[in-house]
Amino acid sequence: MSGRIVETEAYPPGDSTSYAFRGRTTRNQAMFLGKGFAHVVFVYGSSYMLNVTSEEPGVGAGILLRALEPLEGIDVMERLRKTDKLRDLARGPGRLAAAMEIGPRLDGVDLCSDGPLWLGAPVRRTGRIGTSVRIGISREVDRPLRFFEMGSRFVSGRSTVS
DNA sequence: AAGAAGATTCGCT
DNA sequence: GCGAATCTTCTTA
Repeated sequence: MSGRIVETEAYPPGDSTSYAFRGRTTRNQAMFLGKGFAHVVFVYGSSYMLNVTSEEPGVGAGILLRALEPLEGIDVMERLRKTDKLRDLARGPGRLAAAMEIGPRLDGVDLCSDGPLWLGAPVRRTGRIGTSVRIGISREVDRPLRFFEMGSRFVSGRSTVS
């Protein structure tokens, strides 16, 4: 399975909404591995989400992948997500993880080398990138740390700049 | 020890 | 649009 990343959110060092904010725990330890690793976290008792770590080893930070434009393995994603609506397969962080069968076994995987999950090169030119506040948080609400491909129908939430 | 909130999703109105 | 489901973590008693 593969997809284009069309929406992300940053959770930088020192951000009080980051799972890494209060220091290393079993749940967030992968966020401290260094750049380019997977951090898989279980939220709301029902969903997994995928972060890409983004700082030096020992510093907890990550980029949340919020939405994909499905490219390959769409039939597999449809089975995993129990829907055949292309637009809904990976629109939202929990859906993205479910569509790609991303679970706790992938926590800590190096996304920049061979393995079960990795980051590849762009398959086509990226569109204009919009910026907005992050979705679903109640603190640090004014930080413009959400980024999305403008005009993409695979983006979750509002596709407007704020 | 108990309660509330949370980087969500789904089903119903 | 709204509330429930569901569980881990943090806060308060």
